[in-house]
Amino acid sequence: MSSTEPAQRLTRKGQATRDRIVAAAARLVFERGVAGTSTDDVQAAAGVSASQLYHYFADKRALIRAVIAATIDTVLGAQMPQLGRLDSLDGLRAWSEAIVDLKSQQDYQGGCPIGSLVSELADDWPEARADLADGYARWEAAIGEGLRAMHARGELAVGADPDQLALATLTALQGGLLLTQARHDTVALEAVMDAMLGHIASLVTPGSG
Amino acid sequence: MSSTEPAQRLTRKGQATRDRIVAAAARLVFERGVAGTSTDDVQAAAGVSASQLYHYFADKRALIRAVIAATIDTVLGAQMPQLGRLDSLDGLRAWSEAIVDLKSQQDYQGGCPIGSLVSELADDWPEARADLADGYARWEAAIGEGLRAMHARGELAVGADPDQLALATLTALQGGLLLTQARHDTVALEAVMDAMLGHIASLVTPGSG
DNA sequence: CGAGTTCTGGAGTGTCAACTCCAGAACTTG
DNA sequence: CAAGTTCTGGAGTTGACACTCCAGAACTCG
Repeated sequence: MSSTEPAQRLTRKGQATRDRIVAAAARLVFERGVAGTSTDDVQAAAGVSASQLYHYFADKRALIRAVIAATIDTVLGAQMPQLGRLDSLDGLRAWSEAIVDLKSQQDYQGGCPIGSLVSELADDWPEARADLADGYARWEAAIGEGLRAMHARGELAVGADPDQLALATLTALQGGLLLTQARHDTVALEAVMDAMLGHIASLVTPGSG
Repeated sequence: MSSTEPAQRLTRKGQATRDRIVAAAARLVFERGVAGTSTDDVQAAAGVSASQLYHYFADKRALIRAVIAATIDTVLGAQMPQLGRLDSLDGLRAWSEAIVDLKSQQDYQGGCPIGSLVSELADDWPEARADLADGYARWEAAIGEGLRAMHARGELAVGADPDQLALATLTALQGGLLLTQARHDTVALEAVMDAMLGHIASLVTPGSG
């Protein structure tokens, strides 16, 4: 990921240890935020010593960079089943419902892992902000792919801009996840996704879908 | 605001000192987050000593509770000119544009002060989460007032639910502010507000507005 | 098998954060 | 003005946190 690491050689076992550290750190950071996660906490959760952690990462910031990359991959990966089928209203609705269900299972905690990192890090860490913005760009592109397919098939009004709709949909989703965290329910998330998908539906050409 | 303070007597000067502390803390918290703001920082910014800070607040959490209340009042207060006139499409557009302009002036930094606090505090501090959810409820109600007025005047389709639209609009705005912080531009914010206001416009009964 | 590299345990260091204590100054009120 | 309360300065305490050091174990590769 175009980072600053000197890319040292890693033994198979070393790679496993490093992965274990990142996975443990990512889980803790999602639960408590970056500032709320100490390197001691990560060591305990990953079952490693301080020297191990600092063998693989120059400092806490380097670890958090790795956590950011892992988090983005996890978030996008978790949606893959749904994310590839966003080229119809039914597909969009199924995707939206899957996210609502997931948040209910998570007791409405945590918001979007990417969004939480943005909120904590973006202002005073430009590199982290750029990594996270890239993650959003990948997400937006995946949504845009489905909408562009609909548009190309003539199912969306010619005047509609599928890329702009994709960005708006992702943005609405982010707001919905934040309000879910604040309200401890999915009412706002459902309301905003209903509105966005309703808006898209109003752009569907009659007779298609 | 329905808090746990014993409500001691405050001298006029004492009140001024307390206000100075809260104002300084609120500014720092907006810039650096709660975890990134030390009580020493607040003391320096407010020009007070440690004993003063702890004379007015039992601990840091009590101070942050006060910061939350002040932040909500500031955010809602700052929009008052626009927030009272959301009973027309033009009013909604003016409000949206004012927020876009504000974020440009702020160099796309900071997101929504309320949203940032939600992201940092909601999961592990129930009282703070409830305070912030109340803030959102006040905001939502202000938007709903305008939309309900339009609905009552027959300018919105009878089937439209102004309260649900208000919640969706606030939620979309929150997502837009988060993406503004991530992307360092207002493209996503404008896209999602365009979509939401376009959706509302499609519910306006022909011949009105 | 043996030399060179990677990996790990454990104990330690310096800094900074939240919070405390107390005595005296400033203010309020009768 | 006097008694009582509120307010303030300054120095101190305690704990947590990021990070370091070094010696030895484990691993790789010819």
